[in-house]
Amino acid sequence: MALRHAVLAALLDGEYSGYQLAKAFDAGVANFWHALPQQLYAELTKLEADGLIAGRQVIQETRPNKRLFHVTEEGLAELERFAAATAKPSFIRDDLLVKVQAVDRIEAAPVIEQLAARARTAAAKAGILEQLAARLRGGRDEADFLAHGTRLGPYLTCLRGLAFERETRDWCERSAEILRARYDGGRQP
Amino acid sequence: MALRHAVLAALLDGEYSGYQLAKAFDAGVANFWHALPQQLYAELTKLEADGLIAGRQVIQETRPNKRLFHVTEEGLAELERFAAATAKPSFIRDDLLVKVQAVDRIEAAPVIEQLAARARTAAAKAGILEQLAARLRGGRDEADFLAHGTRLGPYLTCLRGLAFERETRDWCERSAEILRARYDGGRQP
DNA sequence: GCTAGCATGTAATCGGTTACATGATTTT
DNA sequence: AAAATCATGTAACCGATTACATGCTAGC
Repeated sequence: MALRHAVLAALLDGEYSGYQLAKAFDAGVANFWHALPQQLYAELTKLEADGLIAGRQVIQETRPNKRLFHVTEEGLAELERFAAATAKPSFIRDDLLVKVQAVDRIEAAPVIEQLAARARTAAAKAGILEQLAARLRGGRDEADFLAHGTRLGPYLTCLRGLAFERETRDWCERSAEILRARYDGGRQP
Repeated sequence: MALRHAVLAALLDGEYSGYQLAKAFDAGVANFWHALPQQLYAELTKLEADGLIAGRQVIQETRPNKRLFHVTEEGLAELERFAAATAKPSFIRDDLLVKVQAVDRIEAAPVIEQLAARARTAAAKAGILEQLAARLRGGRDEADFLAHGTRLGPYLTCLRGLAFERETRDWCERSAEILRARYDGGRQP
């Protein structure tokens, strides 16, 4: 069970609708997990049926009605159990890496292009995460926040995402440059 | 189709049996993809049926017989097509991050322990990848290898893996320290 | 008038994980 | 004598992706 606990963790910071959660789990701002809207709606239904979250209907005049969810005590207990169990290792699985692995046996140009594109999206995500980190710190400097701030968790996962995106950007840029120097849009000899 | 192309890319460097591939795709040394033995045996069967790889039986006296596979021209063409198609973005999905996200609402001690454990495995993987990088360079210095070496692909994915593992180690160590300073094995106030 | 955003889902499929199964040889 | 290594699979299940579906409001 995977998404389940990610949703519980996301709901710790307040009430969210499926739609709001979907936005958070989508786009680069998903620091610690990723999921599509359909998955989230399904998972919210199951979590509510299991009593781990509870929802309340919010009637809106000008917008469709929505349901806002929060974690119940049972839900918190479930998170607690999950966090105490040993985590399974995580793996890299990335199409782009497969392409780079093969790059000197196939046409290099499209791979170089994709590396450049990935570098750009990683840089953009890094920018967003920098802003998120600043917002989470809320004016304090980092040392102060780490010593006295509430909710270190989201800040730490944000730092992780930030480091990851910067790393991705740097590696993509460097790799693209190296490959350009070797193959310059052409093919392997 | 995902694993398919990872297997093709892995087979570019020579002939491998399912068993040998499984070792490469398992353990930390899977620079660019991860898969379990069962998946690999199934995928090899399909790839052979589709004519993208070909295998030859090797009869062994003291060991069970095995089949060694290599990529066919059709297989290479398929990789080519795959590499030219735009890559889908990759996402972080890590149990440990979910736990850290929730850390100040639940018992911190087990999370800190798991961060420390993850730091250790990441450090170990980094060590293995450093050795792999040195082996791929084969005595030359990096600039020389990047300019004149064959098979840049595996080296670049290795560098990526190395940077990722170091990053993971550093983040885990730092986060564990920060959390220890705050909660020191105890619970959130 | 058209596009983007709010809000929520169902159904089919695919890819990955878990569990189970076998059997010989080499190393501890 | 026990454990690890070589070598190859089958079957059931679960989680994630893709495709499809609906309908109203705000802004360009």
